[in-house]
Amino acid sequence: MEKTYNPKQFEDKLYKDWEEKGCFKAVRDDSKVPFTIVMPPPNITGQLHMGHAMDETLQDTIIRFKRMQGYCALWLPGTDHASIATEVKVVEQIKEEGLSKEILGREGFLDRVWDWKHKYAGRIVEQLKKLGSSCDWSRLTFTMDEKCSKAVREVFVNLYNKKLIYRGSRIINWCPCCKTALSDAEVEYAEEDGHFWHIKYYVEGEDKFLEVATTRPETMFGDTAVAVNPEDTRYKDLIGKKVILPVVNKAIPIVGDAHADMEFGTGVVKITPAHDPNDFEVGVRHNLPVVRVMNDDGTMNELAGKYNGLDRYECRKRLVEDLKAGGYLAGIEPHAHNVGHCYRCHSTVEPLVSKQWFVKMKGLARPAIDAVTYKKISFVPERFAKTYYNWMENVKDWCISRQLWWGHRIPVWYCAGCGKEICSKTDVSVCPDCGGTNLKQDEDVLDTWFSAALWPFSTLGYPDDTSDLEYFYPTDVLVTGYDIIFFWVARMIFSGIEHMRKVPFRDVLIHGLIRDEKGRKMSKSLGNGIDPLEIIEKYGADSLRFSLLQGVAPGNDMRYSDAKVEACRNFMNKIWNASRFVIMNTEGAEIKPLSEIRLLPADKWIISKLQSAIRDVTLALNKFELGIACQIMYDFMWSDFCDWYIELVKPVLKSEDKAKRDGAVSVLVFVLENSLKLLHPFIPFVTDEIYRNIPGTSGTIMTAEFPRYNSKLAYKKDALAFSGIMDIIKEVRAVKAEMNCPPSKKVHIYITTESKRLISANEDSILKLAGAKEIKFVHSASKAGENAVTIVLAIGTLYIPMGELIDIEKEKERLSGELERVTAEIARADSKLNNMGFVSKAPKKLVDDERAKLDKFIEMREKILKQLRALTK
RNA sequence: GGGGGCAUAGCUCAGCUGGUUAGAGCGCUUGCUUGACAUGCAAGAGGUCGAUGGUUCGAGUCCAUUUGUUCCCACCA
Repeated sequence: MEKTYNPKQFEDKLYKDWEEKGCFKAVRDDSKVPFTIVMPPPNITGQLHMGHAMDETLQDTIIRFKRMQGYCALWLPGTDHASIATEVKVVEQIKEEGLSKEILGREGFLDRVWDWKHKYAGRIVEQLKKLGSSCDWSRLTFTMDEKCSKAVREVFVNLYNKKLIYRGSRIINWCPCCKTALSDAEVEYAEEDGHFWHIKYYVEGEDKFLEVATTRPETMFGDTAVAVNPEDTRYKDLIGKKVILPVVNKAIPIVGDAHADMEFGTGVVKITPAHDPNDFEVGVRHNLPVVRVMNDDGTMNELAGKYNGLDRYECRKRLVEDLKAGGYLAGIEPHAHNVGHCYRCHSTVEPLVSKQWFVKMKGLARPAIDAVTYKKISFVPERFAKTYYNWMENVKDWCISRQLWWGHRIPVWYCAGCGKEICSKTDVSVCPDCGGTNLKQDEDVLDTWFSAALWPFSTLGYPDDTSDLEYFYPTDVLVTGYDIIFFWVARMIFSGIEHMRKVPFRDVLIHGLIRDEKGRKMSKSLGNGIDPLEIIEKYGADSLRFSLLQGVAPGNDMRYSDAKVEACRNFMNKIWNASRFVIMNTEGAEIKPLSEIRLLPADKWIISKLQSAIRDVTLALNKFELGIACQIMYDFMWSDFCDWYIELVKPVLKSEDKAKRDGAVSVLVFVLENSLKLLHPFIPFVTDEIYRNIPGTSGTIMTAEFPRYNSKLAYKKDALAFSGIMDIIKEVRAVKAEMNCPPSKKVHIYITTESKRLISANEDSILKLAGAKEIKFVHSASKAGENAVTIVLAIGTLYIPMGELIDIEKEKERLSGELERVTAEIARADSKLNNMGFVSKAPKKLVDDERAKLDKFIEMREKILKQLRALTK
C-alpha cells in the first residue's frame, strides 16, 4: 500500500468491479425482506450539482447499509424528461441555427429533443457513478420510457373516468416566455417595487367619478365591472349604476362585493375577471363577462384598441401617458408588491383565463393527509409534515396541461365530425360515436410532475401486476430536499394511494440545501456553484461524501467549505495509514479468531468500544441520523483505534512472545475489518480498497455482512477498569507538559494503588505512551523523594519525582487548582444527593452513579489535601 | 397575514425521546523527525448554550413571552 491515501488509484477501478460483479442488481428474493428506494430522477438537462451529491450520498449510504444487513436492497435510478426545462434548452439551441419550433414542426422538434436526450442523459448517469452510487442500473428508467407512458395513460384515463380530471376555462398562471400554463407550485413570488396608478372612472351620466387604484393598468381593457363593498357608505348608493371605462368609453356596472376592502386603497376595485384570480371569482358571483385582452406572448390583443400588438409593459407605459393626457390619472404612488415568476425562465407570469386540464384535488388530498396523520408515512424530521399539511389542506385544483411539445401528450382526442371528446389508453382513429375518422389528439402535454407523481410504481411495472411491483412496492424511504415537497412528495403520496391503494413509501427523509461558504444559495446567476466532480477529482468521492454527511442534522441547510472536505480527506488518510500499519504487521503473523486469543486489557477495551460503535451506528442509521453515525465512526476510528489502541499495542507487537504478537495482530485485524464494514456505507471506495488488502478477506466488502452487536464482547467492566490506565497516561503526559519536562526525558512513576495487576499488565504501554522509565508500587509519597509531583486519580495516586524541574510553588498552584475542581465536583454531587427530590424521583442508577462519584471525589480531595500539607511543611 | 428554521468556543456546526464535568472540525498557544500517518502526535487556552419567566428533584434540551436572523406559504386590487 502507498504511504498516502490516493483515491484516484482505485475509485474508478472499484466501481467498475462492483458493476461487473453485479453487486448493484436487485432481484426478487423471497427469502429476504425487500428494501426499496427510488431515486428522485435528475433532469436530463442537468449536470450533477452539490444538491444531487448530497441527495445521492444519503440514499447510497442507506441502501448500502440495508444491503449489508441482508435486505434485498433495490435502489432504482432514473432520469426525468423535465418538460419545460428541456424544451427551453432545445429551443435555445435551435435558435442558434436560425430555427424555431414552428419551422421544425412538432415531429421535427421532438426529433431534436430526443437527440439531445440521447446525447446528455448519459452524462448525469456517469456523474452519479463517480459518487459511488450503488443503483441497479439495469433498471434505469427515463420518465418518457414506454412503461412510464403506459402508466401515465392508465392514470389519466382512470382519473378522467372518475371525473377527477376535467377540462375548463379557469384562471391559470401563464408564462408569456415559455408560452405555457403553469401550476401554482411552479410560480415563485418575489417582491418588486411597482406603482399604484389611481384612475378616474366616471359614473355614467353624472359628473362624479370613482377613483380606482391598480398595479396593472393595462388590464383595464378587460374590466367588466367596478366593485365596492356593499357596506361602504361612501359608495353603496352607486351600486347598480355604471361607470365609463376611460379610453375605451365602455359602460361597466358597479357591483357590490365583499372582495372590495373598505380599508384598502380607495375602496374601489376594478374587476378584470380574465386577468386576476380574485376578480375571476367576483365575476362568477356577478355573472360578469370574461374579457381577455392579452395574447399568449404577453402582447396586447385587438381588444386593447390602439395598443393592439404592444408588449404588456409598453402598453402600460403609453396607456398611463394617455390617461394622464386625458385627465383620468388621479395620481401615482409607489407600491411594493409580490409578483409571480416562472420557476424555469423567471419571466413575470400573467394570471389569465385559459382552457386547460385540471386534476380535482379535494378528494385526493383527504386520504393523503390522513396517511401522514395516521403515520402510514413519516416525515424525517417530523416538522416537515406541517409544511405538507399546510399545502395539502389548501391545495387548489392542479393545472396539468402544458402548451409544450416535449412531454406526455394528453390522451384525449376530439372528433371533428360530431365534436365528441374521447379519452383513451390507446390511440384513437375512429370516433366511437359517429364513426368519423377525422380525429385530432389534444395538442397539449402533461406537467412533468404528473409522470413524476407515478414514479414509485410506474418504474416497477404499473399498471401491470408485475412480480417486482408486488415485492418492492411500497418503497421504504424517499430521500429529497425540502424544496420539492409540494412538487413531488405530496403528489406521489396522493397518486400512490389513489392508484395503488397503498402509500408509496413509509418514510420521507428530508434534507436541506447546500449553501456556499457565505451561506448563500448556490445558483447559476450568482456563479457561486461548486462542481462536485471537481471536488471528487481533488479529494476523492469518499471525502466529499463524508463531508456531506458528517455533523449534518436532518433537514438543516449546510455550508459547503473546502476546509471541511479537506478535514474529511485527512480522515481518509488516517484510515488508510492505520490500515497500512495493521496490514504491515500481519506479515509473518498468524491471524486467529478472538476465541483463541488470551485477550489483554487493552484488547478488551477496544473490542468493547467497537461493540458500542456497532450498536450506536446501527441505531443512528435506523433513525436516519447519518450525521451522528458518521461522528461516532470518526471518533472511534481516530481517537479510540488510532490514537489509543494502536499506540497501546505497539509494545506488544515488538514482544518476543509470538503468541502475544499474534494476539495483538488478530485483534487489530478484527477491529479494523469491523470498522471498515461499519464505515463502508458512508465511504465505499476506501473501505473496499483496504478490505481487499487485508489478508484472509475475499471478494468485496460491499457484500459483507454489516457487523452485529455482540453482548459477549461488550466487556463493560474490563473497559471501565482499563480507562484507569488511560487516565494514568493522560495525567503523566499533562504534568510533564506543564512542568516543561522535555518529552525525551523519561520520568519515574511511583504509585499507590489497589490495581497493581492491571497496571503491571500494561506496564510497557504506560511507559511508552506516558514517556516514563519505570513504575514502582509504593505505600506512601515518601518513597518518591522530596521533589515529586502528585497526581490523584481514581485508580490510585501517582508520585513523579521531577528533580530540578520541580517548582514547589508551581506544584502547589497545580494541586490547588485540582483541589478547587474536585471540591466543586463534591459540592455539585453533594447538593444533588442532599436533594430529596432527586434521590426519591431520579432513576436509581443515576443516584448510585452520583454517590459513587461523590465517594471518588471525596477520596481524591483527601489525598490532594494531604499532599498540599506535605508541600507546605 | 400564516407557518417553520436558526441563534451553543474566534469561525462552521453536532448535541436523538430532559439526567456525563456541554462536544467536533477549523483556527489559536506550547512542545514533538514518537519507524502507519506532519493529510501527523502530545499538551493547552477558549462557552453565564440570544434574553426573560415558567414546569421539573433536574433544562442547551420542554412550555410561554421576547430580540435578532433566515426560509416557506398565502396575498388586498
